[in-house]
Amino acid sequence: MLNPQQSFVGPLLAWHEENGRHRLPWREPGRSAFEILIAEILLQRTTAASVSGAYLPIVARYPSPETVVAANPEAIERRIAPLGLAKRAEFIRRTSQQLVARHSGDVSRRYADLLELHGVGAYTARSVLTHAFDEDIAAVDTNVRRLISRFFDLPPDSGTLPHLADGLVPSRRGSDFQHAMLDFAADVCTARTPQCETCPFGEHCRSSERAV
DNA sequence: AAGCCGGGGTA
DNA sequence: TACCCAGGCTT
Repeated sequence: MLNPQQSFVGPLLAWHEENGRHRLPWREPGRSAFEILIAEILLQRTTAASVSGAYLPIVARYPSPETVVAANPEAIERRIAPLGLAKRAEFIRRTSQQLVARHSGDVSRRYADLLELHGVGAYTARSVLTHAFDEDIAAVDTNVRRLISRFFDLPPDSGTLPHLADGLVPSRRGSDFQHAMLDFAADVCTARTPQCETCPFGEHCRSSERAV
């Protein structure tokens, strides 16, 4: 009987190395914590494909919280509008104001500080910690929730999923592991018609015997 | 705990 | 047409 590191984490990282969405602009090396935070807000309930078209012009125009604070709020809103959930323009503006006022424009490494930012919840805060600060923690979104609940045959609304996901994170590879879960769930373990026939997990997935 | 936000892609 | 998308805020 394989442990989850052998049956889940290893194959998932291998799949990701070969098939991951490595070209997404917010994953490029050298992105600042603020640029990553902006990406995570734009990605809330919004597909990576949609955000990829709007991201570069936005961070080019607003590379720092200071530039957001100084900008015309309506100009920001116009750039967010094609993505839907236009209220996120205000999220970005208020969060930037908070960063300038409380942390002299720096994105804090403390989870509690991040959670206080307007528009930043558990998922977004954890994503910033993994991708910007290389913390060994997981961020459970709709994709990760679906993937983990299927693989371990747990109810999707189980409150243990975040803790379980944290325990799977390979040391110093939190960002890769997070991206691997997201990409795999988006491309293989999909919501409506998962590609179970070609799934690399095979029998290791505890939902493999069942119609998912 | 439930409601709400939203344009765009997909089956 | 219905469902889904790197959630979080408000009530």
